This record gives sequence, structure tokens and C-alpha cells, in this order.
Amino acid sequence: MEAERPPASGRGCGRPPLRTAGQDPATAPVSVPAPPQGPAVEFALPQEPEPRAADLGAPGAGAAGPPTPSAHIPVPAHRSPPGKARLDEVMAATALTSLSTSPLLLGAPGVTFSTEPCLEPWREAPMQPPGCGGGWDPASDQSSPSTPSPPLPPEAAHFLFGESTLRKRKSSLQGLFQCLWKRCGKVLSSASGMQRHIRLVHLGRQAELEQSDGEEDFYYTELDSGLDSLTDGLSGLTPGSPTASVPPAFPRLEPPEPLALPSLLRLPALPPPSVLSTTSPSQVCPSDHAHQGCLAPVRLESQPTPVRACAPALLAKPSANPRKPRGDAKKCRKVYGMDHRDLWCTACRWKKACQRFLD
DNA sequence: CCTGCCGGGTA
DNA sequence: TACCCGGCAGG
Repeated sequence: MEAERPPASGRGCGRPPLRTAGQDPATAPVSVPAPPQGPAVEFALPQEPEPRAADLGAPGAGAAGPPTPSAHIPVPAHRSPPGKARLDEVMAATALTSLSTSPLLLGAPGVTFSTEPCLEPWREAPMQPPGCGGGWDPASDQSSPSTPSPPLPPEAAHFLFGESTLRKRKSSLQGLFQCLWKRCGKVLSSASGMQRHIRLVHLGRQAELEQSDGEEDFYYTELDSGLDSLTDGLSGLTPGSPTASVPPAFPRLEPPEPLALPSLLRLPALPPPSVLSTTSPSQVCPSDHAHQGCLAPVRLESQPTPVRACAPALLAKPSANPRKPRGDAKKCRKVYGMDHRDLWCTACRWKKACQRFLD
């Protein structure tokens, strides 16, 4: 486990060696002294079956109030974006806000399209997993100090304004940013906030904002609309017809199309996605150009538009298929190299299916 | 050959 | 359970 990794000239990608062995990332998020805070923009997205289960059991956070519909569809009076935020974002938030207050949504508490990741569609759990409301961290308070804004705003913003889906971490206009640290899964609406979160909580660094060497990038990913990877993960479980280009997605995030809200009400009853193994730092986008392959296994309701046939082979396989087709995505080994094994995801280290760079 | 990772072993 | 690795298969 502990890699006797020599500094290896530290060249790598210009990023310093991580101390993966030194600390247990899992504890970091919860151990953070959380000031009393209402629901924040961030929430822990259960990205894997196991963590989720753990979250449910963990008493730690659950400070979240009762899952009242209104709580899930807060009306952000105003989002105060971190430094680089733009007016656009605010506008988007506002636009969405108006949507979220739509009677339709409010009228269907149990069937909310769930801007609230905590409402596990497949679980229909009445109560919020602790990880959701409780996971507060310093970073969050600056991405959204006053109000819990639904994941929609940023996401929608980027559609409303024709923002490209390319990941621009410096631009807070993107969708959500999910912490990929093991069992953390926090989601922030701003990249900078997420970077700060990672630095503070996981990397244990000071809030040296300008000092970002980019390492944080490896620990969070942007929740985008292209959730191919998710498809991959669920494909094996999806009883539905494989032809359905879009698997019964979990209404996690809203489709960009605001007017399509009503359609969001559908609540697919899905079995808990349990495909990938367990512990994992989960998916990560080590680099900006890491495309679809590196999305977190979070059920995001993406585009209503005909999504390109993603992972056709996988979807086509209704039942057990021996070996996975083998994705074309570069895996940890390739990306980091043998001399940086400590940067690999655990799965890769154990020669298991990579969980960071899903296909 | 390299790579990804299954299956199975060890601690 | 966490971890490791032989060995296979795809490229």
C-alpha cells in the first residue's frame, strides 16, 4: 500500500505526490467541524451502493431538516458565487428558481424531480441520508452562504446560456462539481469552491487560493449532462429494454430544459445500482480533457434530447456478460504510470476494474 | 507486447 | 475486509 515511491523527479503532471496512504479521506469530510448551517449547495451524492448504505447508517450528519418539499426546492434569494462567479450564474439560478417554485413541483412532494440528490429515487427513502444535509464544509459556505440552491441553476445556466459542456473549471458556469474523494461525494456549485473544499478538507492545505497547483482537479469532477459512465454502471442492472437510449435515469439533476420540468416527475423505480465494487475514490477527471468517461456514477437526468448512443455494447447486453468490452479510456495505470501507483485509484492498484476512469 | 481486470489468494 | 497478484483476453 504505502508506495515506496521515490520523488521520481516529481515531474509527473506538475502535480505533487499525494499522500493517499497518510490520511483516510473517508473521515475527512465528516470530521470537519461544521458550523451550524442549513442545507447548503453541496450535498453528498451517494455514488456507490456501499457508501450510500454507509451514509444511511452513519448518524454523523443528518442534521438536515425534515425532507419537506420546500426544503428541496429552496428559493435562492441570491447566490453569491465565489470570486469568479458571473452574473450569468445568478441569472440562471433565478430563472430556475422561478421554475422550482412552480406549483407542479411543490405539489408533488414525493415525486419531486429531486433536485435534491438525497432523495434516492431508487430508495424512495423518506428520510434524508445523513450525508446529505450534514456534509457541510467550509468550502460550501462560500459557494452558497445563504441559501441552498438546487443543482439546477448552474446546470441549467449552462444550457440557458448556451454554455459548452466542456469542462472549464475556472468558470463557475458549469454544472456541479462533485468531490470524488473516497466516500465524500460532496457537490458544490462552483469549481473554485470545490477546489477549496478539496484543499482544505482532503488535502489538508491552507486556503491558499492562488496556490492551486491543480491537484484538486484530480479529486473532483464536473457533473455534466453526458452521463455515459453511469449508463455503463447500470447497464447490467437495467431490466428495461436496452434499446432505450436513455436508461431510466434517476432524476438527479434536472434536464436543462426548464420547460420540461413536468416530465421530470416521473420517478423510475430502479434497483440500487450496484455494479462497481466498493471502496473507491470513485471517478475522477484527472485532466480537463477527460471526457465522458470520467463522470461520477451519479444519476443525472441529462438531456431530454436524444443522447448519442452511449456505450451501446454495454446497453445491449441485457444479462451477464463475462468480460467488459474494455473501454478505450485511459486508466490510472496509463495516466499516472507505474511510478505513480499511489495516484491510482484503489481499484487499479488492486488490478481491478478502474473506478476512476470509467468507460 | 501492453493494458485492463477477473478470479482467487493472502493477511 | 483490505489488499495483492497470476493469468487471461483485447488491442
